[in-house]
Amino acid sequence: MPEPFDGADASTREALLLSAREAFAERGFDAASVRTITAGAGANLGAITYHFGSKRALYDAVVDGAVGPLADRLTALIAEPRPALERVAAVVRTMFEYFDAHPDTPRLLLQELANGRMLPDAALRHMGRLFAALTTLVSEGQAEGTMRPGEPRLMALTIIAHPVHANLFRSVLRDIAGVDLAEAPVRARVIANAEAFVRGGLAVWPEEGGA
Amino acid sequence: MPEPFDGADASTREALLLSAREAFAERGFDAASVRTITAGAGANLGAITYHFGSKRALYDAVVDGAVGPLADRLTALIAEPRPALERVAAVVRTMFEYFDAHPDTPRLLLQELANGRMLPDAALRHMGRLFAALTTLVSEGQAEGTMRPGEPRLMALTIIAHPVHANLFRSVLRDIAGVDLAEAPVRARVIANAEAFVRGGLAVWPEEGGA
DNA sequence: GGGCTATTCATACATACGTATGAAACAGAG
DNA sequence: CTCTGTTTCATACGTATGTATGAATAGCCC
Repeated sequence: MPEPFDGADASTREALLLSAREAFAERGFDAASVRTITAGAGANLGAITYHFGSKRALYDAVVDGAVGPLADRLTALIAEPRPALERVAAVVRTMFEYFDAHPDTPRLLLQELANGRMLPDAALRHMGRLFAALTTLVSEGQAEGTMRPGEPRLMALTIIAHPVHANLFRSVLRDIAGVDLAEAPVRARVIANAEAFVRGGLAVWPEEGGA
Repeated sequence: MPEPFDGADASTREALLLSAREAFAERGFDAASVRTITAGAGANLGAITYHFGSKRALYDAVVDGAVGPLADRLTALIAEPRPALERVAAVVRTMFEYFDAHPDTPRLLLQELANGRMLPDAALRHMGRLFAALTTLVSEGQAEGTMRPGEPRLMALTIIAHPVHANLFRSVLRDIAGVDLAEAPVRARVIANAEAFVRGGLAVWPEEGGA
């Protein structure tokens, strides 16, 4: 159960968002009860209804607040004037770093997917623009002659698959493979490996020449 | 809601497993109610308690039945005497094919992960032996001189990340990227891209020579 | 065909849930 | 100080859930 937040500096609304994010990521939408969330926020049982209208609306706000900043950072990074493969590696690294700072994000994202429900509209829009940026990035890399030919949409997908997967399977990795992403040196090696993997998977092979 | 199965040829126990697998994958553990599952199996409300003891035990059996066969097929494939990179590509292809035949498997797998709960022991064991086989496969590839250096455990992880990710984000891919894995030609191109990606990400680069 | 075990069935129970309601407390303006 | 709009609070309601219970039924060996 989340620790009650101090009601003095944080408004009830913010405290609810914080507590809800923790609870949803920890236990899923269904299992995270309104009572747990409000208690964790040090707020009254009715606070969610008052401030957000419903539990679902609160969830949408939480997911939006988790995915939006990540998509912002990544799209900004992709827009930088650097070689495409460097930007790809930076995307991978940034995703790992973001997930490390906010370990609840991948779980938050995947819960509704795993449950077969639709993601909140806002989250879908964030993912849509991120995906579009990645696709453009791949096209630019192909135009540069540094990325192998192939459908940019499909290749864009490969860029984010590994970071998401690794962070999602965090606990399984630790228990089964003995790879603990919480340890900084381990995480550094995982990130380095992921970068090398994605570069290798997308780059033009030397023997295949420029185009 | 699942369609009731014929109670004649299928035992109640099997019908429960089938209906539960569908319901759990469709709606998640919490949202799939005992009443929905038993109705879908054409069985009585008490059937789950009688045959499995509890809803959770039924879930464990379902997950075990979903992950076990996949791990079996993959480990058998990995044991074949072929070049490592070919076996890696075969693993990727087989995972896509399995997920195509059983689209509920990745969701089933990831639900509890996403919820931060522990996977059933049986599922963890299956994943453990699959992971061990993949790690060995990478080591063999490195010994062959066909795979780049790096930690086999981390590289093994990259092999399965993309298939799992692609199949998990199936609906998002369709809605956002216009990539529908249900269409056979699209799926073929996705698989080909995934194979190329994983090969490129794991292989030794020509300029880097043999060792 | 009688008796036994395995299974199915209808129903009851306690509990946890999300939301609604209306009163209370509060803050700020005039 | 009083009024007004906002926010908090305790509580109630209806519903859905997983499981327990004990009677009814079916299959089967001897």
